[in-house]
Amino acid sequence: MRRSTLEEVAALAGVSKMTASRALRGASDVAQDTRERVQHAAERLSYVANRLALSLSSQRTNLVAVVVPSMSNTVFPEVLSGITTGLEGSGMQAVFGISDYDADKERDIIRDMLSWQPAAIVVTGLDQPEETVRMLKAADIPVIQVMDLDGTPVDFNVGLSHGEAGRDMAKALLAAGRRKIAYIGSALDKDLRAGKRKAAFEQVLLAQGLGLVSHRIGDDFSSIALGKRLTADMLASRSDIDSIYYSNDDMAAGGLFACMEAGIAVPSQILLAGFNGLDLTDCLPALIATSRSPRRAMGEITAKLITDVMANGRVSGPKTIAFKPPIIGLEGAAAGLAKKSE
Amino acid sequence: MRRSTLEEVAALAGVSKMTASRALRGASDVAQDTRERVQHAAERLSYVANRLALSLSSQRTNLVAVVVPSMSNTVFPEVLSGITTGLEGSGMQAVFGISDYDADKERDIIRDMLSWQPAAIVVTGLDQPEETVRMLKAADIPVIQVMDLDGTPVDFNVGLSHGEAGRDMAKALLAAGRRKIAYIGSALDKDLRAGKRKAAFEQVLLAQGLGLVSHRIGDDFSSIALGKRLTADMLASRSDIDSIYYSNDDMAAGGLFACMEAGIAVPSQILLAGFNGLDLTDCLPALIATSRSPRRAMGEITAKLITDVMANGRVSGPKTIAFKPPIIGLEGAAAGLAKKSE
DNA sequence: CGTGATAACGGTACCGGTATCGGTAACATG
DNA sequence: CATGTTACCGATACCGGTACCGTTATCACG
Repeated sequence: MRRSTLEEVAALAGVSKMTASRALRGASDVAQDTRERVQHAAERLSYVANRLALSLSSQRTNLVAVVVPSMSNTVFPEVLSGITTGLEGSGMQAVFGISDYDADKERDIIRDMLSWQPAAIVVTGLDQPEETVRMLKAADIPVIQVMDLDGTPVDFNVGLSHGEAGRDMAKALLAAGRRKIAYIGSALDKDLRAGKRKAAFEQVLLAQGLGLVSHRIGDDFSSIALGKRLTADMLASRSDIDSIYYSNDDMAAGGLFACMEAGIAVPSQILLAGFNGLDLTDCLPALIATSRSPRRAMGEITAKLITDVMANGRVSGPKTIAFKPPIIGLEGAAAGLAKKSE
Repeated sequence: MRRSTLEEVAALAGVSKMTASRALRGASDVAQDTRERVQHAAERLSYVANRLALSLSSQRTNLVAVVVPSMSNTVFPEVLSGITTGLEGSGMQAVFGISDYDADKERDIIRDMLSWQPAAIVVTGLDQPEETVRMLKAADIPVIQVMDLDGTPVDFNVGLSHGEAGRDMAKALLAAGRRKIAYIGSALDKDLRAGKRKAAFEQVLLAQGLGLVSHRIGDDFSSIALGKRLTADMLASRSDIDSIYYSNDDMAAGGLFACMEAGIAVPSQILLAGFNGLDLTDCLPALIATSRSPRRAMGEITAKLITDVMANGRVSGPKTIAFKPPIIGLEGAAAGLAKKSE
């Protein structure tokens, strides 16, 4: 039982390959009963067209390549989910690759993806090394860089400014009266966007003559467990901290659990701030500040951009779509803050 | 600036297509300096081979198709992550599709995936309708059904018995002295595996002459927020419950947060039980019982199975690989339970 | 009845690679 | 010097579809 080909379908229906092809694609120039004969034959052989041949011949594919750094955080799966739903009904199919926050791996995956001649490619962030950028440009297809905004896009760009997010959060914490501010993060050399948030965050503090009073960087990728561990460690070493900025919400949630175990009141005693605005954050037993990033929306907008370009050849709107994540979870911590964080 | 072809590379290197092909693939029968000339030419044109042509010609692909129901839960991304890392270095590339727990969508995605002539296909669960199974069989490639074990596999099967997991948890709760047991779940008609756990769970209770004292099924997919909401609702309606079994850990975590808000002690007053053994569960401020499912391991084993079959043509071991998730988080709740849950 | 239009279908040339076989040059061998 | 061997390389035929153009039959019309 081998895969059947169009030729076999055609033979069974008593027509030529070409007629069978036309019949199955629902093209015109085929008599009604011929079409039915062909369709019937295809069904009997449970014929599935060979997309390799199809795409090679027609010089186009329905593939959208998407490269993300990780799957262990809910953030990227959500973006992917947004892309797939946004692509639905367009006949396009998203295929994903994981780079593990590794630039070399990313280059290899992108090369591999491009070899499938996708109709468009989506990559995370704007910080690809020159070689990767060259490949992307040489591919001669729409390139959409997502999540980040701080940098020079190759082509399209959908994201938010992590620098701005870091600055906003710093201002928000200051506005909430916090001065003894600490930072807890993970593998910043890998997660460049978290690094951008931190750098901008610190910069605002410095402008106020302040610095981070304490500082922990994990050696592992971000997780709730890591956030909890590093926070417990920090709390054990000093007691004057009044707020902690985390690389993201997972870490911050872990921080909250550490505070609860240590009997520290959140947010009154220590204010915790993260990034993303996860479902989890909303449900926690204490208020945590966070910047709510529109993950699904970014995915869906990206998909819409792609279907637009495919349909019209050109895109109508701008090539860069910027989101501004609102800061939430500071309601009780400081009155009058809403205006500023808006 | 169009995509360059092998022919152009060959022309630039002053050799034939065939020689260029051999040189780039690192095959023998190519002189050292010729190889270098070709490689140099390929670099200058930033040549990327066309996998469509490659695969069509060689009649094989490096694609492993993977279809999962969702990305909004961390579970499936973890499995995917496991598959990709397991495939690393094998030259295989995983491509993912999301079915949204919809059998028709799943069929369409599988059909689409198969049209790319993948080397193997991984699908979630064993409950595909007949038509889908026919397609899978007709594809004539290794089919691996993952996550579940309760049913008849098409070919390979890597997973765990959700019936057993449900039964084990029921026994564990009973052994912990709980009798007023409730259930909270979400969209069971879609998530068949959660349904299996619940059915088996209830069956054990019934065998003891017990039934669920309360019962909530959400109309949305599982999430922390949904678990919290349904639990709060349940707690408001009755006060005699001593344990709640949730469809999974997300829901259970939400349940814990609801209990904390209601001032209910967990696990002493109400014991909460979930399924999966997420990172999150380990960090929560109270002990939650759960069955730790080996998501990454299942993914990696699946990948290993595939690379094995590809390498040897035949697989050495059995066609079904069963995992048994241990129950954790009951340490304090009942002494002497460890033996039973082992 | 010749002509042209139209509908339905088939033939052929690709798409960009690889498999396969064969050819040529250089060198060793008897 | 004829012959065999070895190392390289090229020509050709695919892989399974689609694009494009050509062909045939049928029918309306002047």
